Amino acid sequence: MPRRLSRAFFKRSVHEVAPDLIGATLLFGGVGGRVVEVEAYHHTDPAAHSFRGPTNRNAVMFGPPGHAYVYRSYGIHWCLNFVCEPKGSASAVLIRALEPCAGLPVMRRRRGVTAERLLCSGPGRVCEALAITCAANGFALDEPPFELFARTGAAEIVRGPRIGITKAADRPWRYGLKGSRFLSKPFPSAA
DNA sequence: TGCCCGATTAACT
DNA sequence: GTTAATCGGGCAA
Repeated sequence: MPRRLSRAFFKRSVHEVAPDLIGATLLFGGVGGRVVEVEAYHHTDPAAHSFRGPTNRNAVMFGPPGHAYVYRSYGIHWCLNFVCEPKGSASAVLIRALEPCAGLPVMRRRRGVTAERLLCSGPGRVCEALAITCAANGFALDEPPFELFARTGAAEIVRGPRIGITKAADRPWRYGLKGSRFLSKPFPSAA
């Protein structure tokens, strides 16, 4: 039986939490899968929403770790983040892709596609498949409807530049499960 | 108040 | 490869 992730799991640097999340299991209302891709956002990072200080939107990032920060992207999609580090450091990990494990029929209906590969490979897709919206903003990650389980066994982790941003785009703070078919984009081949 | 832009996706050519 | 969809934050006026 996998170990449940406690709130304390997130009370560390995003650069420790992010790779540790790869292979963990994320469920929302019983629907979800294994985390195969994340990105770290540190408050000193120009690409982070918290970089310019607290606002209505990013208020959760400035709160305690172990909570969900959900924001609207491009006016259309929702993106899910996990708040990390001691309270007030305003750093978070973006969940970019899952390997679907639980509730596949529900996810197919919500996404309007049947291909397993396309259900959760992308931050907007993850939220649509799991029905995560701003209503989940600020939810604790160790309480329903969230359920998080630690990775069992070892995982081969790859690292690379982040995707879809223009500021500090070269920081290699994207983490993925090596060889997974469910990544939103392939990582640059290991040199 | 108004304008520009973004941690995206899918449907085009 | 290109582009539309669509909303809230940040910045200028």
